[in-house]
Amino acid sequence: MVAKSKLATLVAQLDARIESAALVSGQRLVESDLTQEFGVSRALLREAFRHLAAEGAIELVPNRGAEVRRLTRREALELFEIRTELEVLAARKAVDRMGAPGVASAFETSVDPLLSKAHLSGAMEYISENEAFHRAIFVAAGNRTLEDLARKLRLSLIMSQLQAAMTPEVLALSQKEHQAVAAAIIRKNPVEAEAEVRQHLGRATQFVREAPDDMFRPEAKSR
Amino acid sequence: MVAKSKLATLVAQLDARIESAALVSGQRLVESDLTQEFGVSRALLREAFRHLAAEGAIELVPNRGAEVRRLTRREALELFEIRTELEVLAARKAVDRMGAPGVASAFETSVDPLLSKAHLSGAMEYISENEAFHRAIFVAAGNRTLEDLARKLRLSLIMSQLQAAMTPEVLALSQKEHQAVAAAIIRKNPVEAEAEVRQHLGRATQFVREAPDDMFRPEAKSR
DNA sequence: CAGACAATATTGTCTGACAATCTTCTTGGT
DNA sequence: ACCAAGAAGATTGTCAGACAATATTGTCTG
Repeated sequence: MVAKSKLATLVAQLDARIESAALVSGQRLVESDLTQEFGVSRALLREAFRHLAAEGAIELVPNRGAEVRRLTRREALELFEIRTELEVLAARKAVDRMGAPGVASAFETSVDPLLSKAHLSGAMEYISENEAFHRAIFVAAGNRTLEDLARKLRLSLIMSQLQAAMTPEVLALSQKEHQAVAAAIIRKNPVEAEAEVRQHLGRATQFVREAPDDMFRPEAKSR
Repeated sequence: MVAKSKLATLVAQLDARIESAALVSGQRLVESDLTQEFGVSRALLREAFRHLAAEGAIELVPNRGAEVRRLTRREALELFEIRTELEVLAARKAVDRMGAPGVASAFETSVDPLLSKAHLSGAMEYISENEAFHRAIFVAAGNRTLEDLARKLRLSLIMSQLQAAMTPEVLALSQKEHQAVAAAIIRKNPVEAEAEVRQHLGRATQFVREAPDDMFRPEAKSR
């Protein structure tokens, strides 16, 4: 269990970098630089790229290599639209499963520390807590395929792209909405849970709609 | 525009094979065989594998290579659950967009030939028409991210896995449901459209539930 | 016939190379 | 000065071959 394959290790390293925003959104990843830095062969690095591309963390442009993925406003909105439905589904299923042994307590355990915090130190912290909160819902839903899919949708990618636009007020409001979602789920009220999820993601969608143009990749040609 | 990269070509070739079920579900894909057959290098083949794995067509098992993906019953049911919500979303959006110029006619054009056919010659034909029908809905919905996602969910994969269990009656019923879905969308009735989609996919889900055990990959350890 | 060991097949990863393509810099003309 | 065309450089695309790591298969022993 300890020894991961080299590939897995490399993927994890790269992923960590991207998550931590050490790499700016849109930044180009040059193969020769990275092979040297991580001490791996180019072949392996390229496999890692494919992995990350599949997960939606980076984008592979032919003859230009890999770059940290950057969404257009349109893509971001499309993603939110999808994510909303998936999250509603997850919330409904989570409510259903609150009766099953261990599920409720596991959910509360993972969600509590995130929601009790008095206030967040900044956007960075919010992003990782937000990620953890939403993941907890998908885990509680007990549909692994759904969980995987949600991960691939990479909400956090959008968030870190819009990081600069997030004010303390927005963060506080968002956290309040999280509390409302969690409460409805724990209360086993599917109708309220759905409503709260839609409320939360609806507001987030509005946030995306109002964010300034220069936080998005410019819209390009079709395909 | 004509010259695809070698990688894209290779991926397309492999994909076609898998779709056409020339490769049996669960069959192993040996690198050395395929490099020879397609006359490409191993490196390229491996890149193609990653591509296909990302699309959900094959599975990459460490130290065992690639094989045509085979779902457990659980995974198949999870997939249907997700797919249902996404398709409901797509149908609703398609209804919304029926007013937009060209959308309605494009939808009818792609759907008509599929639904008018008197009866289907077999499961094979059904699978490809089914795929085309569902794709048409996602296209009409006008959310590209959603369209991509639906493709990655690979409904057709499940279908071809269950191919042997599909009787002519099932096919006929399914086609009737398709007609109902299409009609509701064209009629711009979002409520009916949603109901018909749920009806259709609900029945398909039931079909999965009742299919014999040996059509699925046996349930394995967690992860 | 079960289990242990050897032989073989297959994948994991590396090195190095050259071709194809994109980017940037230089140069000549107006 | 400015812009287009072309040359030079950087970077990725693809290949070939090699060896190590691991899985699969075959064989032998008790």
